[in-house]
Amino acid sequence: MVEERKDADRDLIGAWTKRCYFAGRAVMDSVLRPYDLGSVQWYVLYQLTTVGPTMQRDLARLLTIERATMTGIVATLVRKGLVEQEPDRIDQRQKLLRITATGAKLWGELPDLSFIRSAAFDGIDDADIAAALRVLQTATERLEKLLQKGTAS
Amino acid sequence: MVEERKDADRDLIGAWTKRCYFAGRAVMDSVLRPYDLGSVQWYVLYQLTTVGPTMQRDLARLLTIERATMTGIVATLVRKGLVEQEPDRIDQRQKLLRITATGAKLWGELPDLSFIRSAAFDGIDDADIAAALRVLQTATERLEKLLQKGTAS
DNA sequence: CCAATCTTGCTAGCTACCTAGCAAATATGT
DNA sequence: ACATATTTGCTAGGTAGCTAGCAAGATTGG
Repeated sequence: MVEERKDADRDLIGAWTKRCYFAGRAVMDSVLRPYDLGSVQWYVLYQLTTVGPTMQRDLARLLTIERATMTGIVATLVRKGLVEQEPDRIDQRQKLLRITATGAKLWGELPDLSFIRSAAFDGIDDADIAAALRVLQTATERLEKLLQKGTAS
Repeated sequence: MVEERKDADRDLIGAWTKRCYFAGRAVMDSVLRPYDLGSVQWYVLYQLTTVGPTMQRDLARLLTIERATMTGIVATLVRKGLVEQEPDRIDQRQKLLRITATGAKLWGELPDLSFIRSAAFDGIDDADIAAALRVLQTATERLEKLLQKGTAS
């Protein structure tokens, strides 16, 4: 019956991975809602503030999202006047993203979000956290490899 | 420096949770694409096939998604002729969902998806899986509680 | 030097998640 | 009995992800 529990764990882990991801995003979204920002929009502002102007394609790679997804997020931020998008002088295909004065001002008003990570993980056993990370990384790596093979055919 | 790694783990785990969730869904989506089905549409058919006709609101609870999200998914399946939606005789607000003959036929043609779970988790240490599940459940529970408080205010 | 091939960002169209607010049906309290 | 919840599913509008296919710019190989 211990064997059964181990199988059950493997059934459950996918569902809890999803639920945990959405719970975290929901908290983040609810904090950002008064500022009319989504969670990925927040991350773009974070990058442009703390690291500086960044190529759009590099940002897509950092966030491991598709170029087409990035296009939409950048368009929203440009529409709101928080970010500027400018073709690179050398390579005209690439767009350089830069935070605007309005964007910098908004960033200054945003609350610190680190309490979310603390709320989720503080007090949990370090070894458990490390094990969870190993499981998630291994599973992700295998799934991404599987997807490549499937797409290549 | 071990302390630093422990902090770093807590920073990374959120990102990997997201990435793992999306990798799993991407594999599922790529297998279902030839059948013109999404992953949640698959789960609805699974439920209606293996358990039988189900109330729409119960299905939303099972999948822990909002009623409004369910509305859209059911509408898609009804449009494709795979699912029937019928008001309950006793409580006219509720809709009973039932698979159609077309839906049952399609279900019979679908490949078995259990290889995805195997690919992701087979061979990983049972204790690590159990630890990962503990971490995800604990974090989710805390985040959902945090959200309730935030929303209540 | 120019043809073929990448790379980048775009549009179009899809899935799947959310909140807010509505209308209809049911349940509850006095 | 009837006014007041509550529940259910809907619409409208927004975020965040995807694929497919295009056009323009950059790179590479003969």
